[in-house]
Amino acid sequence: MKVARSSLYQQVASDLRRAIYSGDLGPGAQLPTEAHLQDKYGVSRNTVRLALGELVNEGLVTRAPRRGTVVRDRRPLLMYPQRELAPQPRGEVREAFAYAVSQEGREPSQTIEVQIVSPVEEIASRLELGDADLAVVRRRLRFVDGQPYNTNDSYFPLALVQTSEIARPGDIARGANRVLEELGHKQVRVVDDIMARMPNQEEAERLQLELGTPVVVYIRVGYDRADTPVRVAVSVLPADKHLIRYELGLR
Amino acid sequence: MKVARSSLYQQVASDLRRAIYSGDLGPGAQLPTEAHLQDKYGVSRNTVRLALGELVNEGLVTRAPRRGTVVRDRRPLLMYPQRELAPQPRGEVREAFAYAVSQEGREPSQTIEVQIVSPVEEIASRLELGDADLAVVRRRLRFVDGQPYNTNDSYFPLALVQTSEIARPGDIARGANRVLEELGHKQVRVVDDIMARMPNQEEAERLQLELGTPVVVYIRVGYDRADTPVRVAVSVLPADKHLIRYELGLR
DNA sequence: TCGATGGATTTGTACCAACGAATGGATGAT
DNA sequence: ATCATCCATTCGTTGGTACAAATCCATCGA
Repeated sequence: MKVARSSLYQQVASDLRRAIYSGDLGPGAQLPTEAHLQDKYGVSRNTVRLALGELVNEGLVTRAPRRGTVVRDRRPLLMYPQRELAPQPRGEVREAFAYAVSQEGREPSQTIEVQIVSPVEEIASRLELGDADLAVVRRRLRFVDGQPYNTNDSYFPLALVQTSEIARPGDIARGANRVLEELGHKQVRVVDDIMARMPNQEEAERLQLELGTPVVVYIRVGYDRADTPVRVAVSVLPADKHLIRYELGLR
Repeated sequence: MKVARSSLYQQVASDLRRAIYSGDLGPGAQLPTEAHLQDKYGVSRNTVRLALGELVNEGLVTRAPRRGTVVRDRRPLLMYPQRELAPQPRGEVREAFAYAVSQEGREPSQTIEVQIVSPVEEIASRLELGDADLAVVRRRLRFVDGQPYNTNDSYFPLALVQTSEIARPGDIARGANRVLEELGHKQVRVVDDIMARMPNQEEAERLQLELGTPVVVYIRVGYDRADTPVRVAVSVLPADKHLIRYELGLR
């Protein structure tokens, strides 16, 4: 059943990959131990590990000592970036993330850290800030059922928000967007940039990512009626847990 | 300058990573050879290769015999999914992709393969087709300046399009959307799903992906005025070459 | 001058060996 | 019965060696 590929380890990887994609090895299923695979294919342990390493990098399996190599189960949670700007349901005082997650019967939580920073170029240019201008950043690490889920760092021009609760530590139950609104800078237009890449070390640790999990980087710039950028939100979303959905109507 | 990490190869990887992120090693820069790194860090070649393997998997570098290990340069091309549905500029007869690419002064091209298939469940359910219903699929592999760029497989209900040129092989200069329009099934609403993952073998080959490059999978379902799904487009976009942008106005 | 050839360099694949680290499960003590 | 401890198993890391494959570059020949 083997395919004649270029190298031994790729043959082994390819064989196992097929078993996974075909469903012979479903989520949670144990792969044979390294020793077993050595025997089965008549190759060295290094070669087996090279093959398994491929699967890990493709996000198909996880390894741990003694637990062995198991097929990963990845089902994303749906995310509607549009709804974050839409009015919340009547009487709903929580912000969009908490609301969306609890809608799915799961338990949202988050940590918040508020800082005043001199933003990096990428942020500064989107906020149309000068070199000397400062920004307030609210760094959030969000959890679902206690597991790290994503990060969301929102930047606001300091000049705009320094008197508001956005610049003060702590939760804003009704959401920062509503505070901006109260400050007379309601967002009327947003630009969303979406890209994907492999996470860096810091992201991998913070989000407890398994190897082979890419992240989607999601940057939203919000503009007020005067077309001034008032918020830049950078979200880092582990790809295995997120599905982003847009619904567009045409006029 | 080393950070005390858990293992030797991670120390080496971390060291090199920092050099890349800091810009000491810019795009195109050569990393030291494996032999040189062995000496420098006093570790075995296995360890050096493990470290370099990490960087490859993170999409930071590429390796080739004799050419050495070099820092990758990745700059994405901007993509506006919304514009594919907006009317093309006056007199523009090309479809959205060709137009967008040529706007950037680059040369678009594509191959097309048309088939009638029994779609897999994922497609069938989105097209609201029964088990026996067939679909026309137009599989496109797109190139920019001769390099593979992305794939776009568009599915149409056979019953809807079998008399039109959509079901026949070959290019449709004015785009399939216009043909749908002429058939009385103009799309008035679309739902876009966006997710990311590591590519499978087939995708990696077809798109000539370097190791460590995730793909963004982009699925658009288009609905006509009767809210019947008339088109499902599945795009596979190499993450290092694509940036997706949405612009949303609020009413 | 240009092209073919061949050697040297650098990464790719594969093997072996050894010990460390983590953990599931059995064993034993309370 | 419950909990702590220990052991065997399995993956993690690191060292070593050897040869293959690809390619740059210098040399040689037409």
